[in-house]
Amino acid sequence: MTTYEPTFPLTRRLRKLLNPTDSVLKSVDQHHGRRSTLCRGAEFCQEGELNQKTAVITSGWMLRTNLLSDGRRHILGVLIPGDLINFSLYTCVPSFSDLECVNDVEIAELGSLRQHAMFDRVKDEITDAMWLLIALDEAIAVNAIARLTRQSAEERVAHLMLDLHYRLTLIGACVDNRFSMPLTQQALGETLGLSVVHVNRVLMQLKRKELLFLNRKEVYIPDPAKLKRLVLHSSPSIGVQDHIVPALREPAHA
Amino acid sequence: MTTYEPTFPLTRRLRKLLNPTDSVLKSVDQHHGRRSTLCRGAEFCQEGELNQKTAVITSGWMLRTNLLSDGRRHILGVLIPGDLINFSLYTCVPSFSDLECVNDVEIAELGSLRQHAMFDRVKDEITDAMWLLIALDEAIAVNAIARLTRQSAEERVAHLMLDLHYRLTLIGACVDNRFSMPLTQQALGETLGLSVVHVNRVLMQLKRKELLFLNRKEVYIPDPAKLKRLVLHSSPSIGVQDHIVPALREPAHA
DNA sequence: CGGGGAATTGATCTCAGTCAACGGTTGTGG
DNA sequence: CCACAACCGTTGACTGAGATCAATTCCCCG
Repeated sequence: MTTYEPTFPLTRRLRKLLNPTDSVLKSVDQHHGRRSTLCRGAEFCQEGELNQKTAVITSGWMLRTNLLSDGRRHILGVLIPGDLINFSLYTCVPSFSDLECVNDVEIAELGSLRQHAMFDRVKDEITDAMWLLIALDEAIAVNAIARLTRQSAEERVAHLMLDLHYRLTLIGACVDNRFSMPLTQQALGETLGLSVVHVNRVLMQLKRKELLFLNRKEVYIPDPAKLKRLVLHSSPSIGVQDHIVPALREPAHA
Repeated sequence: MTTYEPTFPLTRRLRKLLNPTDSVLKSVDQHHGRRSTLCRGAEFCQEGELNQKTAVITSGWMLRTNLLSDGRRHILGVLIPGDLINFSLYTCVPSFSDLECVNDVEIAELGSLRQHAMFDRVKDEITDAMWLLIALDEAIAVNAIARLTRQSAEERVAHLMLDLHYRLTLIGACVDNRFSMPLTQQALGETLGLSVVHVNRVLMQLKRKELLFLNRKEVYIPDPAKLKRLVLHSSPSIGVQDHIVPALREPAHA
C-alpha cells in the first residue's frame, strides 16, 4: 500500500503511528524548511525567550532543562529526532524552559507546516496527523509525571528506557532492541530525580538480572516485554505507551 | 479603566492576568454555554474516551487522575474554577487521564470559544488571551514535574499550597491568605508522591513553624513570602509563578 | 449516639542520598 | 607518542528522609 519512503524521522514516526497515505507523508517531508546544525552543548533557546522558531529535530538529542537557583538543573524531558520544538505554543508566549543539545543536533524549520496545521483552518489529513503528534507529546509528558510519582528507582529507570525504546523504534533508530543513547548517568539521574550513584546501582542491578544492558552509549533490552512486566505491576495503565497508541490509531482517519 | 465586572472565574482570571479590555471580558463571559452540575465523586470523562466536551469549571474542584494497575491512583493535576477542560486537545484524540469531581462541580460548555480561538483563525485579543491561558496551564504542569523531582516533602507541600494560593487568588477565591481546600491529606499525598502519614507530619511541622495552617478544609498562609523562601532555595526559578506571570503580561497586547 | 472515614502520632525499617575512593576512557597539549 | 587532566562509571560505608504498620483520636453524618 504505502510505498513512499519517508526522508525525515518525523515522517517515519507519522507512518508508523498513523498509516497515512503517501501523499500526506510526501507533503510533510516537503514542509521541512531551512536546516541548521547546533553543536553539542549549545542552547537552542533560553527560558523566558520570545520569538522562537518552530522546528523539528532531524538528528541528535536535546534536553528540555530548567536551572535551579542552587546551580543544578532539572531535566523536564528528552527530545529525540522527529520531536517537535515550539510547535504547539503560541509564538508570543515566552518559553519556560531551556533547550540544550546533548550531542551535535540538526534541526529543520517547520514554520510552514505549523502555519498549515494550526492556523490555516484546513481540516485535512496533514492537520489531523500533526494534532495527533502533539497529543502524543502530551502523553509523554504525562508519562513523565507518572514516572516521578510513587515509583521506585528501578521502575523509573526501566520506565524511561522503555519510553525511549518505544520512541526510537518509531523513527527506526532502534533495531534488534538496541539503540545508542548519548545521555550520561548524570543526565539520567536529573531526568528521573535520582542521584548519579543510585542510577548506576540500579543499572548494574538490571544488568545482573539480564533485563537491561547499558555499555558505553548503547542500550540493549533483550526482552522488552519482560522489562515491561517489572514496571507494570505498580505503573499506571498508560505507563508504557502500548495503551495509548492503539487508541490514537483508530480515529486517525475518522 | 476596566469597569466590567466579570461573571465567571475564567474571566476573573483573565482580568487579573492580562488586563484585557471590557469588551474582551464581556465576550468571553458570553461564550459560556450550557451549564451542568456533576456530583461529588462523579467522573467527567474516562481515560481513552473520545468525543469530549470542551468546558470550563465554574465552581468546585476536580482531579486529573490515573488509575494504577494495583488499584491505587496517581493525581496528575488539581483543577479549580476557571480551569479549562479539553480545551487544547484535538477533539478526536482520546483522553489519557480520568477526570473526577472532588466536591459538587458546576461546569459550562465552552465549545464556541474554543472554535473561535483555535479554528476561526481570527487573531484578536480573545484568541491571544486564550492562548496565553493555555500556556499558563502548561506552566502549571511543568511546575508539577519540577515539584516531583528532587524536592523534599516539606518543599513539595509548601510548593503545592503556594500554587493553589496563587491560582485561587486570581479567581478571587482566596482572601486574606485564606482559602477553602476540599482535598483530603490522602489526595495531597497522591498529588505529591508522598504517603498520607508523611503529608500529615509535614503539615504538623509547618503548623508548628507557623508557616501554614490547615484545619478541616481551610488553608491559611500567614505570610506567603516567608513560605516561598522556604521553597525557593532549592526550587527552579519558575517554582512559584511570580516569575512566569510578569513575562506573560508583557506580550499580551503586543 | 454509634459508625466510618479522616487526621494524628509512635515505632520500625528500607530505599536512596551523600561522601569518598578508585578504575577507565577520552582527548589535549607538549 | 606519551603524560596528564577531566570526566564518566563503579563500588563501599554510612546516614537520613520517608514508607509502612499499627493504634488512637477527632469529626461528620446518619
